Amino acid sequence: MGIHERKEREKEQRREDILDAAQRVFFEKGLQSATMDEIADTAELSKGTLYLYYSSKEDLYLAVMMRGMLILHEMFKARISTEPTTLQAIVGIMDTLGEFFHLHPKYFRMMNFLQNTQFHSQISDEMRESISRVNQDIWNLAINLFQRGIEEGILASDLKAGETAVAIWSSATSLMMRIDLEYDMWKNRMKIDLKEVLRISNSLLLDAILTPQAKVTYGAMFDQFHPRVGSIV
Amino acid sequence: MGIHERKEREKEQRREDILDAAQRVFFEKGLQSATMDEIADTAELSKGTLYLYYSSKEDLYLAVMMRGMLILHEMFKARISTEPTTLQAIVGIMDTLGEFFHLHPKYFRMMNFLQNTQFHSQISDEMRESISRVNQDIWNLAINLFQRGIEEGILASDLKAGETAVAIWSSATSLMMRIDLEYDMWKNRMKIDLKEVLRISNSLLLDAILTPQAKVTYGAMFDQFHPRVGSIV
Amino acid sequence: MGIHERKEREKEQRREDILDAAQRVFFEKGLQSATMDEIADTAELSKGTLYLYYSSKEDLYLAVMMRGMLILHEMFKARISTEPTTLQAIVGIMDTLGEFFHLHPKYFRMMNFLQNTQFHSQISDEMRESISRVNQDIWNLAINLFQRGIEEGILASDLKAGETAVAIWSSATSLMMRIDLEYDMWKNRMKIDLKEVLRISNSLLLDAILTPQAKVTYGAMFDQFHPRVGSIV
Amino acid sequence: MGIHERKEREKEQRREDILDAAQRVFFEKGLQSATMDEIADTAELSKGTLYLYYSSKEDLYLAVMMRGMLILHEMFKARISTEPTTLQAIVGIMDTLGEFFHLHPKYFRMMNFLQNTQFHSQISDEMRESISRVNQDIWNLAINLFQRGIEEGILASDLKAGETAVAIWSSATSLMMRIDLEYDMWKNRMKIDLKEVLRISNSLLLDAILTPQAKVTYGAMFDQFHPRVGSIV
DNA sequence: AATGAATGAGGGTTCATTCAT
DNA sequence: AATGAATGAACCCTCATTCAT
Repeated sequence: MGIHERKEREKEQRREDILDAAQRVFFEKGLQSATMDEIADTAELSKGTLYLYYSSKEDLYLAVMMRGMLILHEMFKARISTEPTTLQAIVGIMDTLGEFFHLHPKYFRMMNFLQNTQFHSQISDEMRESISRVNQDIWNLAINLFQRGIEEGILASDLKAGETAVAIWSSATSLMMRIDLEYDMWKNRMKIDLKEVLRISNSLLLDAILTPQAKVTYGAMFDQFHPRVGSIV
Repeated sequence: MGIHERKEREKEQRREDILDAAQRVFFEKGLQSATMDEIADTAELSKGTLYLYYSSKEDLYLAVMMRGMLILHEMFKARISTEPTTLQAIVGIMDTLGEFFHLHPKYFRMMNFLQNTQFHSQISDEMRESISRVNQDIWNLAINLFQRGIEEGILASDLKAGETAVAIWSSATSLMMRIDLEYDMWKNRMKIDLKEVLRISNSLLLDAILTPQAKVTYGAMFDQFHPRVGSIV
Repeated sequence: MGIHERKEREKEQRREDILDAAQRVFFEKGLQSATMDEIADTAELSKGTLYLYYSSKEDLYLAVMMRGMLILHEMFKARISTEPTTLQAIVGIMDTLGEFFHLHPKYFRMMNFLQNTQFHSQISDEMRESISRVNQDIWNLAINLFQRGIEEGILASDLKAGETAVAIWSSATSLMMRIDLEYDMWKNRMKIDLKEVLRISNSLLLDAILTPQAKVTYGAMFDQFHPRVGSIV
Repeated sequence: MGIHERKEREKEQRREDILDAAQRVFFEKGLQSATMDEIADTAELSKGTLYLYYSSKEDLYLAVMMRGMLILHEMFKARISTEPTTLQAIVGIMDTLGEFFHLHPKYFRMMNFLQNTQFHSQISDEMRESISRVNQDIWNLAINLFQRGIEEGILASDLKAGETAVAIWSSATSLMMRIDLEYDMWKNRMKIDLKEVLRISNSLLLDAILTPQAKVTYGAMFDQFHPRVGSIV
């Protein structure tokens, strides 16, 4: 049985090795330009072996992306559990999203690139299921937090938790994508600093959803970290 | 010279014909799945001829996209010049963006898809230049309007026109993209109506940037059209 | 030695198990579309084990086919030993061939498919030898029977037993193959019923090889079963 | 217009060149082992060009096979129109089939190999249609001839033209296939000369279908060419 | 004896682009 | 100006077989 476990570990390790290689290639080339040949070369394995562990190029891509999603999930959970108050938690996960983008821009790009892509071959059901579940988990984290905010009177009572969360999330991620791809262009051509835009956007939205009471109660604290919201250095 | 001019006109006409064909194909298939063969067939021209007028598939794609940008530009100009007040103009262009998405979803998709794609071949300098110029024009329209709003005391004095415009624009377009691609998924899986999210997002941001004075002054009018902001049905 | 024998029995059993699995897969998929993976899965054994018992995919295929040959051999022997007269035996084995096709169409197909295939890898000598021997046995059965028919004055004296047997056999099997693969096509497109063609063909050939004397002597009996020759329902 | 015609001719010529190359490769390797790479090399063209003229490997294979069918069709037509009597024509096409096999064994093999193969990709409708039409034409030739024979009292009145034709055709082709693939084996192992079997088979069947009257009327002539039926040396 | 992970050599097909006419 | 035939570089995936354990 020791043998069996060791085998199991090695197999898992091999899966990880392949994923490492795929990640390197996808990070550099993107889904389309990456080739299974290059991934195999990078992994120092034969192409056939890749297909022993992942059913298709797309599956492999999603498996890499999944790593990013799990990281983000962990970061969210950690931040939420750390912040002492709901308000701080709300501001905290907005900040955490920026932090994730800052620390893992490639994962961030993969996760957002996904939107516009139609995959050719069938993605394995396990993978689809996994992605879906983690996605759900992340959203639930955010939505529940916002719900708590509403119930605690921190967020305007006429807000809906889910809708508000999506609005804020979309706004922030779309700006991060722009930062990722167009930062210099905006800086040079329009004299606009997209990172500042992100901070502004976050501030505006936060300002719009917080109750007056919340702003008063948490006044000092709010002023203190407000500038940091969405900071991505 | 009559001859020369006729030739010139015919040439321009041919460019348009090709663009019409490309548009039909790109609208239906997207950049990747569209083939030059199909575009040539649709245009009832030879593949070689396509390359006489456009230097690459990507160039052709961008030329089609440019049409969308010009339409949006016109819609913006028309709306701004129509609205009697600056405040109405500001709300108006936010509304116009939604209208554009509603009327020309395919152009909208192309314009936003662009972001995530790395083009293989070199895009011709002319095309890059054209795109850039129209893009600039559109942004200037919005930024100038916002600047006017700030100067007139309609928008908070500590706002920067460009940054604010980008924040609002990004927020709105990112939600429209989601509506375009994921509306049903959010509706079914999360019970969230993205169109409502868009309305909410617009309202929140508008609420956050308008001065109290503006809200009072334009109270009645504001209440009236406010709900329509971002309407895209 | 009890141990040795048990081991021997188990080994033989394992060979049969593998063959069962291979048969199921080959029956369903054919030689080309069948994969060793699927056979291994079906046998609930590892792929490597397959190669411990059979040297190649082709060998495995032939081993399955061999089962069909053995069945046919048994059916022939049984029929010949059952029929009271040589004439009845001759008609009997023609009928038995049709019966075999009816009862074991998959074996039949495998046996005849063989002809048109060039095998890639080397077939093991044992297999080649086995096939050859059974094949020989079957043919000897038929040829001896026909020889007896000639000697008894049932078949025309100028016939050669082997040649006649091959002629009849080929004719019948080729029509059965057509029935197997093209029955509907002939029925629909040419309004020709291949099963009737088979009956006709058998009748014609039988009519051509029997001596007038045989026809008279065995008149009543002949009339009786003649219509059944080649019947495959 | 001279230009157009020349182009047309060249295009047709290119189609033929490709077909020549494909024929050489398919003749040598068979459908499965042949590769598009090798065909392209043989044709001294790029692989892509092959697909400009033929939609798939299978289509190419069938186009080569079609050549054989057309040759056989012509040989049949020529023979039938040449023979002075219906009886001679009937014997003639049986002989012609043997001749075709002798002159074009590779085409013969391709045509018969077809039976056992299921094609993967879709065959172009044109090709399927062409094959079907020529096939039909050939069969009609034979069936009409047999029908004429029945009406003229040369063939037994209780025969059906189509059924009889198929019986004779199947019998002959199956033996030719054996000759093609197993001649030496039968010669060495069973001391049976398959070519003689073919002659015998033809004789037996002919004997069985001709009316007594036909045998008398055409006695001398019949005796003369009878031995030649099916000669394939 | 049995495993099952690893191999690696293809193989058919697509398509943007070119260029001689 | 227009053609359209030709190119050729890729690319994903399969699978019989091997071999260390």
